[in-house]
Amino acid sequence: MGIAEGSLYKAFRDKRGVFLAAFERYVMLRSERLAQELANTRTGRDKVRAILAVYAEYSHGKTGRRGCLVVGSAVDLASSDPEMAKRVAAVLASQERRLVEFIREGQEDGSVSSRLDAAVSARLLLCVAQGMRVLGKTGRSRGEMASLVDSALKLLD
Amino acid sequence: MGIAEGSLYKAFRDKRGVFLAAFERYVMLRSERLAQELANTRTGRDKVRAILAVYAEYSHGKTGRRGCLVVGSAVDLASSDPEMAKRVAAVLASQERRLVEFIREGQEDGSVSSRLDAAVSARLLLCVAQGMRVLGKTGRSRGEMASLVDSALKLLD
DNA sequence: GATAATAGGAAACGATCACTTCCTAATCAA
DNA sequence: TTGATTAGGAAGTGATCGTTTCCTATTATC
Repeated sequence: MGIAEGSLYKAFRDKRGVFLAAFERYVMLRSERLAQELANTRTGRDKVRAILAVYAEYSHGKTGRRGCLVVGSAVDLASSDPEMAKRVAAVLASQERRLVEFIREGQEDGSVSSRLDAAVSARLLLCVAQGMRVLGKTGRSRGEMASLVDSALKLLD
Repeated sequence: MGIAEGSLYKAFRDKRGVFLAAFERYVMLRSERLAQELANTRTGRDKVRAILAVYAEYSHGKTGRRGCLVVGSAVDLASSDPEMAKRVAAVLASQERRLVEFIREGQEDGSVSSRLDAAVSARLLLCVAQGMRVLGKTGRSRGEMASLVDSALKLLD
C-alpha cells in the first residue's frame, strides 16, 4: 500500500478531505497538461483544437475507461453534496470561459467565423469534450476519438 | 414507501436485479418518448434535431440535475460490472447507429451534406448529447440547452 | 365465505465501512 | 546518540447495508 490508514487520518480530516484534495490535484494536473499543449498553438482555432485533442487523448483506451474525476463527481456527487456541486460547476465554468476566450481570439485572427455566438459555441464544444469522456467509458479507440476533433472544428466555420 | 422490503425480495432476486430492471425500463421509456418526437419529422436533419432537442429538454433544470441513468451507469458501473458495461455500450451503440441512419437519410433527402462521414458525425453528435447530460448536472437553463441544438446542426452542413 | 396467493413489515444476520485508539517502527534534528 | 516527530499498522467501535426469515395483513380466486 502506498499509504497506511494511520498516516492517512493524520494527514486528512476524513474521507471527504482526501477526496477534496484528490479532486483539487486532478484539476491542477489536467490544467498544467493543457497549458503545455496550448504552448504550441498560434490561432484561436488551434487552441480549441488543442483542447479537444487532449480530451480525445484522455478518452480513448484504458485511460478512457478509467474515466474523468470531474465527470464522475458531477454525476455522483452534484446531487447530494452542494460543496462538490459548486466545485464541479466552477471547473466546467472555467473551461467554458476559456473556450469563449479562444473563440473570440479566433474571430479576431480570422481562424473562426465572426458570425458565431461565442458563448453558445463554447458551451457546445464543452458538451463535445465532456461527451467524449462519457463515450470513452465504453472503450473507444484512439482513432474513433481523434477523428472527432477535426469534425467538431467545423462548428467554428 | 411505494414498495416494502418483503415484497421487493419476492419480485427481484437482489439489489442488482432491481437495478437491471430499472435500467431496462428507463431505456424503454426514453426510447418511446423519442419515437413519439420522431413521428413529427420529415427530413433526416429534422430527425437529428429531434434527438438533440429531447436531450436538451432532459438536460435542463431539475430533470437535468437528476441526471441520466445511462450516463450514471457508464460512469459508475462500467469499470466494475462487465454485464452493465455491456448494456451501457449497447445502448450508446444503438443511439449511434440511429444517428448514422438519420444522417444517411438526410444525405439522400438533401438536408445533410453528402460530403460528411456519417459514422464520425454520428459519434460526434452522440458526444454532444451525452455531454449535455453532464453539463445538465450542474444546473443549466432551458435556454442554455436549447440554443445548443441548432448550433450543433451546423455539423450537418 | 373459505382458501390460496401475495403484499407488508419487523427482527436479526453477517459483512463492510468510516473512523478512533493505541502501540511500535522508522526518520530526522540537535 | 538522544529526543522528538512522524509513518505504519493492528484492533476495536458504531453505523449502515444487503439479505434472509418469519409472521401478519391484504387481496384475489373459487
